[in-house]
Amino acid sequence: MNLQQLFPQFEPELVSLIEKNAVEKTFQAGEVIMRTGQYIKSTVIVISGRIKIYRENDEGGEFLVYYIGPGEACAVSMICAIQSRASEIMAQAVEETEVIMLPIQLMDEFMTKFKSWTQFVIQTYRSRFDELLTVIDHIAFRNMDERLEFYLKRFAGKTGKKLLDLTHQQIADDLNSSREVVSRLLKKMEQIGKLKLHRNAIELL
Amino acid sequence: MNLQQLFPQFEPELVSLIEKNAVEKTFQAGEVIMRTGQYIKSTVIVISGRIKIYRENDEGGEFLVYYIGPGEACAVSMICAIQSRASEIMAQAVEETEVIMLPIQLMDEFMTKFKSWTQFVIQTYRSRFDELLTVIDHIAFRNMDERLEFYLKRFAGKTGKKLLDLTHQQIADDLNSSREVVSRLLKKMEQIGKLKLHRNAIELL
DNA sequence: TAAGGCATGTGACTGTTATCACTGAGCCGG
DNA sequence: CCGGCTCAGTGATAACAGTCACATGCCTTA
Repeated sequence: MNLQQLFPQFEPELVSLIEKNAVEKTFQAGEVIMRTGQYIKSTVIVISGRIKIYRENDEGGEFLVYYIGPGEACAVSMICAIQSRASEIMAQAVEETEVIMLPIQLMDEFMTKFKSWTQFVIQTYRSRFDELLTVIDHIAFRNMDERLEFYLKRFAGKTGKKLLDLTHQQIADDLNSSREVVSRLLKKMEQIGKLKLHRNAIELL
Repeated sequence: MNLQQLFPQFEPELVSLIEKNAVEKTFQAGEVIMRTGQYIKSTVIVISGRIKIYRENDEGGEFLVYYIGPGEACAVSMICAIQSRASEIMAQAVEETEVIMLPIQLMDEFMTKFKSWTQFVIQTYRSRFDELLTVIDHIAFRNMDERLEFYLKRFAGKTGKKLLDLTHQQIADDLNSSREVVSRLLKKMEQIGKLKLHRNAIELL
């Protein structure tokens, strides 16, 4: 782990303070990092890998909100940590993911001492806020076909690959829909030449 | 307008700097304050009255995101102002509303000088972030009847009155639904004794 | 290579919401 | 008090998405 490299804008002193105090932790693919109702006492920052943030409702429905990648922090964990409130979302490692966890007191302390840290916190809120607005836009105005297309593009964008390792069931879960609906829509998209379907994978064209 | 009273946590020096530099403005009920695609150069803070923040799509659909009341700032305007980017939302005065508009440079300057200002900015992001998550929850998991009930309660909560001055059409717009649907659901709620319908108004029981 | 498991395909049906068309009820100005 | 306006109520129908039931097909592993 090279923190300074991941966060070139941080003062060296801040980096060494983080290195000294933060807890490193590695999660396996599929492992749940944070769950609804759990109290959060630390801010989570991703070093490598990827985390997905999603909501879960009482009836077992899921809904993907967004992903967090290297160099990004979990805005929800910041909010919950500071207000010492139960989290209202789930966080799960999508692949093997290395994170550092920063106790809440440190977060406050850094904020008063390091301008770069304050900037980082604000920037984190900002970009997540934007993503939330986009998500709202999609579920409020778009039909399933458009949402599916957006979902696939976003997934492709994060991984940078054209071949997406996804089952229809996974997609359905993320969109809070059902497998059959996703299957049918994907088939339609295949017919109009937008993609090609494989077992356990989807190839964007 | 008494700024210090509305923001007791602000240092007197900060308050006087705001008073000296900010532009005061009053909007009439229904007046649009910010529209999609417009470039924002100032942060908006509400002194009195109420603003609604909503999204609009190409086909004329609307979707209410949340309200902003006295002592609250528009998180979207902060984000857009700082990134000098076009706003992606609409803001409209619900009633006669007095606001102050703070040029972006000042916002940055205050951030470096006044801790209370930084706290205020972060707190603004935080509470709005939370509201966005709640909104996502509702459109992702809830049916129209539950969303309608939530909408009415939120409206009542903001105004503090049991008699809501609302037409079915207004509600339908805010929920991105249609008047007929709202009418039917309201009728059902009236039948089970949750409310009483009047012309141009709804009385919660 | 047979068996079982998981991923996918598909038809039939249901429920919710949107849309259309029309009616009626309250309100306001001339 | 009449005409016109806005707001509200209601039935019929359509579109979209979710559910159920079952078929098919591919892959693993014993």
